Amino acid sequence: MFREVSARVNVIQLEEDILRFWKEQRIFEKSIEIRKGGPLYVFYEGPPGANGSPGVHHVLARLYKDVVCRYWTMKGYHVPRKAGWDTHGLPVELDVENSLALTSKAQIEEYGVARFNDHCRSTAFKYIKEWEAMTERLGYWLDMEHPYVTLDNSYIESCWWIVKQLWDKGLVYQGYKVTPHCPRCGTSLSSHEVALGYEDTEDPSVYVKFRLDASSLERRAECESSLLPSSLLSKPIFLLAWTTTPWTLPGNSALAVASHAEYSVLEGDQDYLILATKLVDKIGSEGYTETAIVQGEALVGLEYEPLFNPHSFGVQRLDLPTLCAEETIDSLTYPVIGADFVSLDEGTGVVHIAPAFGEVDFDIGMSSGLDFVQPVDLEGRVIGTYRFAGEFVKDADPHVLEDLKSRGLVYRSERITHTYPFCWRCETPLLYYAKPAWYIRTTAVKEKLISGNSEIDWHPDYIKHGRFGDWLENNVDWAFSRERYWGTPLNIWRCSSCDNCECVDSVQGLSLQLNVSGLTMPLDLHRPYVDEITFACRECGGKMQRVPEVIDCWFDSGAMPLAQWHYPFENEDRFKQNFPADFICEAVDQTRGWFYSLHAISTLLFSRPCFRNVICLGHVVDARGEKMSKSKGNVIAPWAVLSKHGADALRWYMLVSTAGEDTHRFSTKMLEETTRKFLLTLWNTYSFFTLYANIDFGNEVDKMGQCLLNPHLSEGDRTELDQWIISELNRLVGEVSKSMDSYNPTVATRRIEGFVDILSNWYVRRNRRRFWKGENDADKLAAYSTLYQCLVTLSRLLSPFVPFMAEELYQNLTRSVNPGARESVHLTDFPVADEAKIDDRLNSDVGLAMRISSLGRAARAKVGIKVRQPLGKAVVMVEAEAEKRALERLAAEVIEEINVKQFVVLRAEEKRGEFPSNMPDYSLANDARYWVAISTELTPELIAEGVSRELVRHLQNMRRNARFDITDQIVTYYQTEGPLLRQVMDAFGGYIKQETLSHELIDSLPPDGAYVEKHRVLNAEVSLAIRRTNPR
RNA sequence: GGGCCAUUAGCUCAGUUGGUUAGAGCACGGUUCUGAUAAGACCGGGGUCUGUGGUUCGAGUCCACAAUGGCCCA
Repeated sequence: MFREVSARVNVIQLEEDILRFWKEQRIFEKSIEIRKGGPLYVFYEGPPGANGSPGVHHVLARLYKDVVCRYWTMKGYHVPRKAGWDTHGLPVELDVENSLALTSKAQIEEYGVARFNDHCRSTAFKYIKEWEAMTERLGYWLDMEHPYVTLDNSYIESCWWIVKQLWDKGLVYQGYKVTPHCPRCGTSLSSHEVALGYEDTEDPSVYVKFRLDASSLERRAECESSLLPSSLLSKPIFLLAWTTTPWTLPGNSALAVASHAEYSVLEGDQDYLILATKLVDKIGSEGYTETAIVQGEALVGLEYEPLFNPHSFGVQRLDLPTLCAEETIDSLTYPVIGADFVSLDEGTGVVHIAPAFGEVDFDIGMSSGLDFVQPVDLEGRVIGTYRFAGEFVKDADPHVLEDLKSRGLVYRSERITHTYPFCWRCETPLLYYAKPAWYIRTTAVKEKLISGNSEIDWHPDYIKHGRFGDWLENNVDWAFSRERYWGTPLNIWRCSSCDNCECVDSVQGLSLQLNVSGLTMPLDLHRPYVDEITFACRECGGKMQRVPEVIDCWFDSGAMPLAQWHYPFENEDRFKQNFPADFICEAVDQTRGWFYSLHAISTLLFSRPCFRNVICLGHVVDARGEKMSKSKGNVIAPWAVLSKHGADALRWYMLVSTAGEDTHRFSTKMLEETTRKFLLTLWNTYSFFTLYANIDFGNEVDKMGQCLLNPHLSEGDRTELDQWIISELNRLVGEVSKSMDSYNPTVATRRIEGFVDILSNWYVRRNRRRFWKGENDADKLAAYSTLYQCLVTLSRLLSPFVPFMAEELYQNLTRSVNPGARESVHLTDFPVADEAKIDDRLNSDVGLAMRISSLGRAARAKVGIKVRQPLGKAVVMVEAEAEKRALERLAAEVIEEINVKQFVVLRAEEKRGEFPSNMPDYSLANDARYWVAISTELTPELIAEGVSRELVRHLQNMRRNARFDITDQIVTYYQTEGPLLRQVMDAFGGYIKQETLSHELIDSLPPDGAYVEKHRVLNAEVSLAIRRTNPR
């Protein structure tokens, strides 16, 4: 006997019981062990940081990872799932800074790096219990007992080894990186921090004149005379550039123009001005007249005189990209270059370039070999011997302007309001500042990065050539050092005497150095302990000290394919077996994060991509489409949802409602709706089945198993609808497999939802009678075995998506009758479609019967005749002969659905004269293809039959109201004044008795204790009473 | 400022290679069916498929531009 299934399900209790079962029986571990002989399917867990509480937006990626891994496991693959935790980086440091009320690097160092990092170490796991609990309750199967942790010495050592490999290949170098820098805090800010601090502010808006060098014009005139009119040589010519940061002008070393734009040459009394034609009107040109128009191209290659020759003010001029000091030149000139970023919407179309003060400027400085001039120190003060030297840059602005005005180099000067980033901690304006940083030369393998990407299957596919492909096309070297404390220390030691640098690949590598000191046990490879390790320089014998930086935490996570195994120091074969990954999955913001760091490290080391398939998920936002954030207070804690609605409801809702890559709107209301629509419908179908199966098979477990597992059915015992639902089932299995093979759980779950709908609302509804009829014949057995097969197949099909519900179905429907079955549904194989059972024609035929039934009901509704009331005839008009034949075969179904006695199908060309399109006794309904006409004529016989059905309905409701059991036998009493009703009782007594399980219909007063209701039928009062006759 | 994605009913979403009258669910109003169902069926109101051009015999679908929103990067 099946365990009784209540129509009202307590999902929370059910899921908790199942969690306990999985844990006690170690089902997850078994699901991996039993697949050990199978092909390996490699999954990499992108490590979350556990320094914050998990939100419902963290559930999505965990869910998708789980679904895919469970699916491939059931397909026979061996899918180990090692957990991982990301423990380093700025988020942890900021958390600790806040809790210790530290606001600058100076304060951290004063507090002590050792104590600071101790706090970081514990903060990194602040919410790990919550993460683990959420993971388990969600049903995300992951080996959390053996996670990789980025702060472990072994993990760090693997990172060191990787850096050393790159170092040996000449791919690590020290260069300059332009970063947003807070001059007060003395530190760079991450882009995330910068985003916190944008504010409107008022700044100077200055149009500055740069004098073109006459000799470069002459040279140009000689070889390409036509480009600039030679008459211009009579007066000085100025290029007009715009800036809001005059203090950057001493760092200027180029002007950029748009090659394809037109530039106007304006003539004034004293001079000529050149600026973009499009912007002349906007800026104003009083006192000047246009004398010529030239292409930007013609300006490229000209040279101009700097506003401030750095050599005159004691400032160095460095060459890019080598950063070597250039010789002192008194008659210095800088070039005009072409650049595609020059805006023609604001400014002058001539852009002032200062490589020391802007990322774009620096990049173009590197690629064009410009000069690098840095006239400002890290505290934001102007250096050198300028008139404004020693001032803070913002304070220097007016003095720079005065200086230029006195030399007649300012065309116009005003003030504007615009947004500018400020330090979110101290509100000091940020300076974009080129600072030394360590780089990995990823550009050296750019082509490999791109060709490797072509081997990766992206889901959705447009990321491949879009967001990720573009990112690779625009690859720049990876600045992977951070001037911070809590991270993998950069394993480069530098000689304090001769600047010789050495990269050390391991702890052993350190111990083998000369005169090592500071390598003390217990070993902690973090700062500040690692900073104390020194050794002798092999070049000069000087003292080798570690450089102060730590490594970008994205490097940590990108190193996980190796570092999770402590490769190459241990586990060589495990690493090799588990590389590359078959599957990874994270949200879309990881394209430039983890997806890139994995791909880059793998390409740099092994010249091959790191993963074959990647799902790139959209973000989870609230019900109104707004991003979840602590400040808005709209973050939904997963725990609240899990403990109220259960994991399956949350899982199904997230999978089915929105395609993975789209933005997921999270609404509890929609979650509840999805639950009602799908999980409860499925549950009730399951409950229906067990209810009747228990009635029919009682305690005969053997017989039940026999009947359901190996039904003795001969050809023809299965009805057309049985064959249809089996055909739909197999089609479903095929579609779900196909969707999952292409990493699309949303399509898979939507298909399943569609199947459960037709299973419940067409198959079961149309076949109910076969389950509750008296005799146990082959027809009944066919119905049972068909529905059983659907439910049992569904349990396996559903198990990657809703593992709890699937387990419940499996345990009760399969395990109970088949003790030899596997212990859990998650140890079974994924169903395989039986193609031979798929009958596309039958599927569409039944679909047609459904459609015609709908139209029939619509035709009845038009004239207000209840479906309960039988009618004489329905005439249907279809277009194709095949449709006609299909409907004739399925006529019995349609006849019952629309309750008519006679059913005629015509093809369009047969309709003449026969189709009752305008007859008053018919009601019509149609859609684009089909017409249905229903006879509305009511004969006394039809009316009487309708009344009998109404009486049955009343009696059934009474049985329910009286809380009788489905199988209870009764006696029915009735009293009525209407002779018609008495006739109905006589004529349809047999039918009424059969439907209501009545032994007798007695025309008399009911005995005491009978359940009584009065109803009006056919305008007559009828008193009905029922009494149970079987003992309880 | 650049890139990617989205925009279809009040809300959440489908809509295959361009082809009859653009579909579901929720919500609302009405009717109905039912001894599995918190469900189902039928009718109704509710759509200039974001806008403007273009390609085509024909565009929700293809192309261009624009607007709005989201994300990533400046």
